[in-house]
Amino acid sequence: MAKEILSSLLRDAFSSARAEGALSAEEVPPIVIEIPANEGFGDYSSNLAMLLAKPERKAPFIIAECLKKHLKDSEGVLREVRVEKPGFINFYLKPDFWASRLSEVLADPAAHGRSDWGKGQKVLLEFVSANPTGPLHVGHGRGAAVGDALGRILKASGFDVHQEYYVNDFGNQMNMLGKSTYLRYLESKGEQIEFPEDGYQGDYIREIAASESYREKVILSGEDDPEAELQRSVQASAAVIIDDIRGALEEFRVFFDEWFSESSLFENPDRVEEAIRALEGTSGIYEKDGAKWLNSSKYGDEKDRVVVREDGRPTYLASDIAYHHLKFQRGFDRCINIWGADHHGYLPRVRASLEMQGIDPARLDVLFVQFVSLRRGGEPVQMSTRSGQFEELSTVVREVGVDAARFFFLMRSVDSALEFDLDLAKEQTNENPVYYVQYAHARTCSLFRQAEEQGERLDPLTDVPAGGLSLPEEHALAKSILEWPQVVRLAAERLEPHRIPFELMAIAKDFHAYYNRHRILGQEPDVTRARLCLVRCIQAVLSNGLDLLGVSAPDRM
RNA sequence: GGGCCCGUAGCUCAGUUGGAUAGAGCGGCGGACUUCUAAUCCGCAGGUCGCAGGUUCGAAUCCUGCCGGGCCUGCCA
Repeated sequence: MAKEILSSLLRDAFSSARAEGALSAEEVPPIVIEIPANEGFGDYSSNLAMLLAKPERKAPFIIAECLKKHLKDSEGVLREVRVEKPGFINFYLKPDFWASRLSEVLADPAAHGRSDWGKGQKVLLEFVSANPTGPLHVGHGRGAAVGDALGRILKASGFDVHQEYYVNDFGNQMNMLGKSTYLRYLESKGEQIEFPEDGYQGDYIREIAASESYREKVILSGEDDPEAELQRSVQASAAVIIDDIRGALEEFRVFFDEWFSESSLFENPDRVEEAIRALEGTSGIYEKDGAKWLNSSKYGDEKDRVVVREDGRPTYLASDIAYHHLKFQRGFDRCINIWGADHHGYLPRVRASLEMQGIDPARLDVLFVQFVSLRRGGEPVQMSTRSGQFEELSTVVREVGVDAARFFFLMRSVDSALEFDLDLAKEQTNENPVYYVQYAHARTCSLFRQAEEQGERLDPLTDVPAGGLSLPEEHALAKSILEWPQVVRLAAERLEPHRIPFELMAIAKDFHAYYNRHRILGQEPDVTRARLCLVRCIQAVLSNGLDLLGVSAPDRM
């Protein structure tokens, strides 16, 4: 808001200076307006003069003075403009400016931070997609939180988002799953079994095998056909696990528009076969040693990859190629995947397959989420899907709560490995940043409850009384409030959800400090009213921001 | 060997794509509850931004080379 105004004023100043011959550069460099870290350098600041120094062949300070001279405050927002040391142009805004801009926010507080920046682009957001061979662990939880929050952020930014879970219900691992369960069932019957080393070891396998419904579905009375039983075991085991995954995600407040089954790719129109044939047509696939290879090295991959094995069975990559082609065939403008960092090597080959099809590989973005390491006390906890010792997402969520778990996962850049200490999270429950932010929100609600009891008319809280906001803290808060849409926009543009919690913590901090230092209620009528307007805006940011994270915003705590 | 990510306060991490005096939370120390919720606030301590060069008005940020840590490097999925 403010930045747009100031940059357009600067642009005009440049043109005006150029028209008079005071400046000569061909074009204006991209104008950057920043909020200086130090309040002594004004409300906003620009380095335009420094950027012009080279093309103008003049000292930045001189250029800055020149721009200042040609600056016309057509909007009437400036209190003062100063040129500082190397050549910064610092803007000091009139107090009325904040009031007038906050009034715009008050017109529709729930919409503050929403935009149509995405222009309704159709985005396929695929995340979690954990193999249905065991319960979700905390690593998947991080992906789930990041994906879901990103979905909310993109929707708020005007994208048409479709959230999808890709279910890898095909291939060897499914057979191994069914076999593992079946063997555990036989074992429970007292039979001697030899459990394979690459079988699934977890207790959940025994639980499924011991369940009533497993026996009903798999072990039909009177029959004794191990082969058929094994087949049914695959289906039954996978169904139980997928239900379990879905349940854990719902408990974590993560929902999908679609659960896309990998095996469905092989049905009716065999999408995998289609995709392979299409690539063969573009000579993206060639035969060697009896197998079919993707010519991905030609497109930046380290080497070529097998797509169809010697024995004719397609590899996982074949499914993935077909799946991603289909994504674009389904009409999505853009695809975003959230993958574990251990999958980073797969991107070049998938992108290669897109490029071979004439699809711009830039339309596929992949967010690589670094690992979560779980600690209990000082001890690292082993996490392996097959060891049976992993920590399940649902266990952690029940221990620390959905809000805290989500906030924790989202607080860090996905590029950083995350250390999650369960004992610490439990001990610190009352000190957790999420409570800090939630408490700030509850406080704003409490203020309005009090205000109402004191007979303050809140219904048309739309216009900030002139002169009601004069404190520096209030200007700082107003600045943050007006900056909020930019934060959401940046989070969406750069796919960085962690910006949201950081901004919320900063605003909560400023609000708590303001609240402790100044009374809102019981002041001069215009002052109280203006402050309530400010608080309403803060409340909107906190509430909207928490909503983007999928974290609750309680009215009282 | 090659690829991706990371290295910033005691710990966990931000740092607005190159800006001005380096930031938060937790932990530590010391203060503030007859007053709108103390799940809060105020103050103090704590740093060769892994190391060394380079680029320029200016570098935690960009380039190069090292050092250290994590993860990949299947005709598994």
